[in-house]
Amino acid sequence: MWMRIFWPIGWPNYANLLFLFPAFVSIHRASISDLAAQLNLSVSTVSRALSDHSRISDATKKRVWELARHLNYQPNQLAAALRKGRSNTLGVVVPHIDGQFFALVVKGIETIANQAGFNVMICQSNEDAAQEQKNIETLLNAQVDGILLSLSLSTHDFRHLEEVRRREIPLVLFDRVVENTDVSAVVLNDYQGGYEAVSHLIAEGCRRIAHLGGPQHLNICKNRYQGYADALQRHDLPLDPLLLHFSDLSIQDGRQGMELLFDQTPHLDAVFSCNDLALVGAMQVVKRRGLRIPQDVALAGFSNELFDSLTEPMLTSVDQRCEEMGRTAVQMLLEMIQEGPTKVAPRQVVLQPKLLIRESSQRSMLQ
Amino acid sequence: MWMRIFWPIGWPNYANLLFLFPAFVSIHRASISDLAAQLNLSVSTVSRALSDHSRISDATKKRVWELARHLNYQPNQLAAALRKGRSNTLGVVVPHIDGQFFALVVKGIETIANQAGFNVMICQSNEDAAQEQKNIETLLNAQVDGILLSLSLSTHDFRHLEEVRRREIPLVLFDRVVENTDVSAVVLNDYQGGYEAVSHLIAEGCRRIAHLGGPQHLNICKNRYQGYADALQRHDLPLDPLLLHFSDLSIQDGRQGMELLFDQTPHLDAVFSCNDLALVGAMQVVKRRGLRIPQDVALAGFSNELFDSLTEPMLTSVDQRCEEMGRTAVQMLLEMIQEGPTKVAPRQVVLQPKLLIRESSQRSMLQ
DNA sequence: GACAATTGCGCAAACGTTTGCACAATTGTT
DNA sequence: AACAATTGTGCAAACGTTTGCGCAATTGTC
Repeated sequence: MWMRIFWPIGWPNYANLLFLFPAFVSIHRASISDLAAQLNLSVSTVSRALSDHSRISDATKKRVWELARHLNYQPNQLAAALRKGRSNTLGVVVPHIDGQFFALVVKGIETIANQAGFNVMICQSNEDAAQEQKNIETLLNAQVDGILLSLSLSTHDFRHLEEVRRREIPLVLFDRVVENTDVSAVVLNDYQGGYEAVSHLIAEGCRRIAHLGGPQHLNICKNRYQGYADALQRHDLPLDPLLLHFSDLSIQDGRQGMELLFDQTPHLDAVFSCNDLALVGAMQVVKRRGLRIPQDVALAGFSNELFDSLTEPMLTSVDQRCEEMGRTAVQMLLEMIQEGPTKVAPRQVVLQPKLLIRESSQRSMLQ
Repeated sequence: MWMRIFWPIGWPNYANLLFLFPAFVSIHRASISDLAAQLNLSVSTVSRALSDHSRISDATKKRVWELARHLNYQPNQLAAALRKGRSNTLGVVVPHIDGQFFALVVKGIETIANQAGFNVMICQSNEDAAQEQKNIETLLNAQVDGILLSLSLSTHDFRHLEEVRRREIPLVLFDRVVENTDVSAVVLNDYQGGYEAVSHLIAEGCRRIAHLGGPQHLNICKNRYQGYADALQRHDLPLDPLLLHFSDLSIQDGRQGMELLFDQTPHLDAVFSCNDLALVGAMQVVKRRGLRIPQDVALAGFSNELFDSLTEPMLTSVDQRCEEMGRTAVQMLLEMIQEGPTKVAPRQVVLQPKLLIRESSQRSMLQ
């Protein structure tokens, strides 16, 4: 047995006492028709008054707003969404949120989205293509107004993206993207990052620089590798296959890779890793072999993870402008949502990386 | 100008080609009434068939399912939510998601929630009470079916929780909770964790054990401190105020705290920190002073952060059963949602911590 | 063969908004 | 004074489901 109680304006507001009787009284959330009934207005007028429509008199608006405040009226977003065909919700798919990078990107996304009055639904693909596809479906079913996506390691085909396009849901990729496509995206200049990091190692006197690379179908890994290769070439150093090792870049992968590289090329004098996790693995191996960092082997990585300043020595790394990436990605998405899906020409924003030089690569200062 | 095109069963399915003409054709998502029209059934019958209602004949069900598959019918969750008064969405509020702990809890939550067919909306309070309140409002407005909450550092009053109760939205707190209340919660036995860590330090021969503590209005910090204090007492060691330092436990706080403690009590021989971030700060100061870890000063912390195994020495820490916490919290919430908000008696689940002993505290092996 | 129970389906209302259209009252224009 | 434009409001349909109730046809029971 439920009671719905009208609470005329002017009566004292006991609402905050009602939690004392949770078992007896259920507060029915005031709806527009409640307001309308109490004010002797029609639902449509109230609705328009609430949205500050120009054809409603100031007097009426005032009455409506007052009662709305008094009854603590909160619009039913679901109803509005159903009617308008827009849910005011954005969907985000990231490979994972442990680890500094995506956590910060998500923070940037949330900040801006909330400011713009949007809710955010976050999904993790756990680096799994199938899960990523499921995530996308979930978001589409939840009727999100737009989707932000960073691809999982194992994503090779992009049919789920076609589905998004078919439904005309705005989509912005970030960081790990599909290249050469007309989907909007915001990425880091990974090539530049790799190039700068390796040039720095060369400037510090390194000549045999190994590379721990990631899956080459991922734009970020490919471009970082390309930056590595070009930096070598630019400084007339050979690109030696024996100095290369590709993996999924876990810490364990880093350890294994480093062992292998040492076996192949005992006299290497630096490592540039595609991420910091693998770099830490490599660091452990270097230490275990009794070599000094950076004197014998200099190290540089990518991502500027939190732990980079906590290891010994502290690790040189390329910063990825995480929050900025999140913010610009969501801004692009909001623009697409407002302008209509087909109005905005797809564009790619490229952010500039920033090399953070720390102990693990600063040889020159020691000699 | 929109076209809605019926696509009779049996016709070839060109849907995946349509993305070629995004400008001309907009695929109207098939709705129940589309199915009904094509099958010469009523909407209600189709609806019931889709949900496998017992009063619908198998033959009809089969026809419906087939066409649904063929048209790639996806139910409109918003409409269903509106009608049923349930959105199939859960809300989560965490202080932040950078850092291992909450990221893993969230992962646990997502896994279970998705399995149960629920969407998840994640909000960050950024350790700010006002933001936390806003988050709760946002979630309530989005009509979530239940809320999972871990309090921010600066949350002192709990009126926003009363609002949740008033609306009869199931609520489960986790980790950082309001104690002595009838709200369901799942927490770690922080007391036990503190007690074990400090007992371990004592067993390793430490006698003047300092404590880096957090805000004492937070249950977790208070209990960890209590565990520390009781372990000392149990082993007949004095509780010396000069060995205590309380802060917000940032890495910077850890550094400052450690400096202060050293100034007050130069001959301390161990530190138990309420979290690992502050412990790392402390570690840096210990090293800077030229003292050996663990021989001169042993270290133990709380949270088992990723970087604990990457520092040198590796840090002893109490593991918090992150994913398990997320999973049980969301399970409790789902139960409350299914059974009805007032049916389930509030209960508190306490998880047992696990002390992970690493180099930073293993004195006995060295001597 | 009369009646009850079961099976299979449709009607229509409801959830809480938004919005095109209509209409009356007021104001402005000549 | 006649007409147009503007202002303020209401009616009703629509968004896509779910669900209580009703009704006919079928099946089962004695």
